[in-house]
Amino acid sequence: MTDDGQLELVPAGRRARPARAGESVEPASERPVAHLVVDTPLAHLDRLFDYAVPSALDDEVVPGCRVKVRFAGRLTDAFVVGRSDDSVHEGTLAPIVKVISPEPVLTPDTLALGRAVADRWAGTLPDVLRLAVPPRQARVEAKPSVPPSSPLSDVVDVTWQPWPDGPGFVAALAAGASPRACWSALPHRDPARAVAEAVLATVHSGRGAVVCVPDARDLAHWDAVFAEVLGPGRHVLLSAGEKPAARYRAYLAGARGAVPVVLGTRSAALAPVDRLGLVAIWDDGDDSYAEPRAPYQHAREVLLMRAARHGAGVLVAGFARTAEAQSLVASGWCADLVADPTTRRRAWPQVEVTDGSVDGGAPARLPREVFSAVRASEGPVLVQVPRRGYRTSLACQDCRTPARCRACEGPLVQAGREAAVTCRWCGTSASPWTCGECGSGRLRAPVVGQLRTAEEYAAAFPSRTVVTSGGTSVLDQVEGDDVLVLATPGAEPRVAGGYDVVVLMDTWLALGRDDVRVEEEAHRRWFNALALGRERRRAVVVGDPQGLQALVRVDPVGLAERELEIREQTHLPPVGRLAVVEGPPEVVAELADRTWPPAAEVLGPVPAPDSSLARLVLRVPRRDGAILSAQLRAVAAERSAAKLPPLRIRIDPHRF
DNA sequence: GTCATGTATCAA
DNA sequence: TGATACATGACC
Repeated sequence: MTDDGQLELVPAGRRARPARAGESVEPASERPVAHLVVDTPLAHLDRLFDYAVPSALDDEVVPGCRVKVRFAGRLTDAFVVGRSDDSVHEGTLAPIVKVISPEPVLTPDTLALGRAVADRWAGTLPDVLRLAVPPRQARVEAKPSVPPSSPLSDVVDVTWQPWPDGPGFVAALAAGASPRACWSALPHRDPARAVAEAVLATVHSGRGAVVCVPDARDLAHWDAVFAEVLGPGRHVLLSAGEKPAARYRAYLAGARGAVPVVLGTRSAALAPVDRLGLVAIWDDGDDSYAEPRAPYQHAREVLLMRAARHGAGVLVAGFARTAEAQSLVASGWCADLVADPTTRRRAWPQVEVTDGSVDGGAPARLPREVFSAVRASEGPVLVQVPRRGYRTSLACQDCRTPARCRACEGPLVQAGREAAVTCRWCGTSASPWTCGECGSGRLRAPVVGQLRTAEEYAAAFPSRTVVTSGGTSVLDQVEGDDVLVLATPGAEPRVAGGYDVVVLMDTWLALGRDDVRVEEEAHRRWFNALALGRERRRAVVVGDPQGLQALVRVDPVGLAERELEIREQTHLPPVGRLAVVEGPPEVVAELADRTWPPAAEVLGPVPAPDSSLARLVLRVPRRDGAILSAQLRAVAAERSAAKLPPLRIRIDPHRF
């Protein structure tokens, strides 16, 4: 076409900008308009932009592919989400500069999910897509994804036998139904195998599955079990730990629909899978499921959103149970997949609690019961020791109930010995403080003690091989009947056949942490450690028997029920919806005065720890969650349009 | 980053 | 009045 032809595209009354070199391009004859998600960090530009499809790129500009465009003067990456005949945009359309690759990496499902995730967590679509779609690897793309060729093995449910409703759950998946359940796993029945069996059943029904595990350590084990149960090539691994090429290869296999199962860490929750039939998550209380980058979404919630959108089955699994999982059971959305009490009691170790008294001939600082239990044991021993450096909160000196703010139930802190007691969320002063449970006026700040050194244990148990796991050196597996492992929570190594004795040291330290989820989080780590014990063997817990009933009875569901009640009373997630906004004090102060949903509680602002920023907490009933997120998105858009630095907005953060 | 548009400023 | 300069805001 001539230059005159180009000018005809310009609406009357507008002067055509002189075309830059190479910009004068003929538009495609069919559907010359492409709708794009442009990769910009600016919240007010979180919408689609239309560009002209040059005829030379006609074949390659397909929905889902990556392109380069000139956006606000600079070359920018973008995803094509569709093409059409015309645009609602008034002005001239800039052309797509080039197609990075015609590979449709952004599937329609991922686009819709990304939009929903951005909306719910008050973030932007490009932020989510940057997390969801791994960087391109041209070499990987050139090769076709290989679908599995081995015959699919028959549906099995052997691992599910101890759970009365387990085989039914698997059978329903195999039949193409979409059952939803929260599952209380038991020691000695490999959860990876049980989940793999559920996934196999799903694949039998012609559908796919997404399975999330907390970290790379779990991934290696689950990968091996999945390979065994599903057969070769039926699943791919997707985690940040994989090399870029492997990660992109796995992603493409899912996006192309070549492989039905994606297994991975939190980022896998966003991975494309064709005909989704099941989402599963193991140990959903692990905080590695909380994405540390904007928009700070949580893998469990993402998976639940996907299941709801696609009518897929759900398996929220763990030795422990979160209040979030329990709320799914309480609402009836998920079934409660538990073993009968007898089976449960038999599977877990026998838990005895000791107050930690050190008299009676035991070596210094080693509780007598621990000393005798380890001495009497004939197999591997696990000693879980709390990590140092917890930020601790105040509790009643007399009844040990955590001290909470009367106004908002937030944790109380005291800056110095003579300083006022204030709430860390809303800043309300609580001085003079009295305990709501027992009326005492005495506060205590739990003091974090020194970790017992490995040398002390080695001296106390000369016949043992003492090893440590935690911090920067985490052991995956240990061997030998004489091994004694000192591990921090979450770093416990596996041992073939399980530990003969499990010791949980100084449990009060974990309970003194300054966090809403102290009880849930501490119990999760204790249950996970107990699960490594041999069947019906011993566990010794050092702590106050009063607060450890759920642990003694190994009753994760009971604990979750109690925890959920507390969340109801305190309007915390999952019952309420919380937003935590951080920014410069004057900006946050202005936000506090805005009009929020009528039922909203505005807590703060208070100074954010370790920074000069201020923090505002907004708490609304769950039904107002979407409105709150939309309002916060509008605030973000307002600021980015005014070229102001972004605020940090987190919805239902796991910790803050 | 860059472009279009709006508003201020000044010489003719 | 019109040319020019500079600020603004949108970004296709």
